[in-house]
Amino acid sequence: MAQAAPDATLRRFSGYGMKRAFNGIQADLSATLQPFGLRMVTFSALVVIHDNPGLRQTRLAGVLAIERPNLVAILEDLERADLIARTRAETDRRAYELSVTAKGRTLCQQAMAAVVDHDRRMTRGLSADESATLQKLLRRIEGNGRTPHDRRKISRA
Amino acid sequence: MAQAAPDATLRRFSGYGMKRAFNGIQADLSATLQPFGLRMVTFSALVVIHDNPGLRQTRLAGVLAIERPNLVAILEDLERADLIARTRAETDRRAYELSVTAKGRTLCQQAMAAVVDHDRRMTRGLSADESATLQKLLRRIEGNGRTPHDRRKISRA
DNA sequence: TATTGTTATACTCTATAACTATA
DNA sequence: TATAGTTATAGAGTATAACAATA
Repeated sequence: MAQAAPDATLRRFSGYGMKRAFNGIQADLSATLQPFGLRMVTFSALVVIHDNPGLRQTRLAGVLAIERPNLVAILEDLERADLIARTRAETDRRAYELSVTAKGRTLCQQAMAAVVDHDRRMTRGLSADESATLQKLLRRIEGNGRTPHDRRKISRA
Repeated sequence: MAQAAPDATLRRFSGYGMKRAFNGIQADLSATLQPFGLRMVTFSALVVIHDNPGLRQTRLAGVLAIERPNLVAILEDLERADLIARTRAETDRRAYELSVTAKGRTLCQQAMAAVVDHDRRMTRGLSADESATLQKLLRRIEGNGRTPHDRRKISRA
């Protein structure tokens, strides 16, 4: 009989397995995106802007579940690399409408291909059905979680 | 027909769904552990030491997949709270053997109960079979990932 | 020489408060 | 007053190089 793994107790928790799995993904994804000058979060922003031209910053922050202040540096990154453009909204001069430049579109497509490849590596050994099941289960868990500002009380045992 | 979600493209990637789900778990788990004066990583360390008395620091770092230098502050946290003890190994005076104090054992059990509760909240809507499937799939993905120091090259598209 | 634990350090990610300019 | 974007800042988390003590 095999000796129990040293972290067997933690392995019973869904969060632990998820963190361990995500760490591996993150390392591979970061390495995948580096040749494109992108980080995980700049890639995500670029893709969402690509798919939703005219998007405003506050909305983008909401979609990606990041705080507005943190988005500023991200968009500066993308703008400095000439991948996106910010144009003042005509109807509301406080807001910017985000769009992808020609250069951004090209890079987005190339990076997408590399990330599709990355995702195939990460899900190696999983059937298409299993991958779909995984996504479905993760989505349900996401709905059960809380957002950082969520101050619901938790009773101490 | 419903409009596609703004992040529909990203939702196809397993890493994105995993990050979103884990964010929700992390926020809830941090709130769960706060009353015990524990963070995710100090809780993990406490549990592993509890289950593996006599463990050395280098080994613990390996088990939890964290860097040795980062473990130092974590163990100082636990030691200052009188939850663990470090005793010089008799056979190797460079090394410490880690163990849980009586106070640590009690807190570990209380925190465990709270985390079991937390995990039930997070997996609400999942059957026991589905939870097990999730763990199994995450474990396979973990094996496909890379470790941070892993410098394997990735071809650019 | 190699290993255990440590120090110092730096970089990323992320959360909050408060500001500005418009509305 | 409220909202869009911004600035400043602070706290985690985490990675690397280099050191002292011991093997």
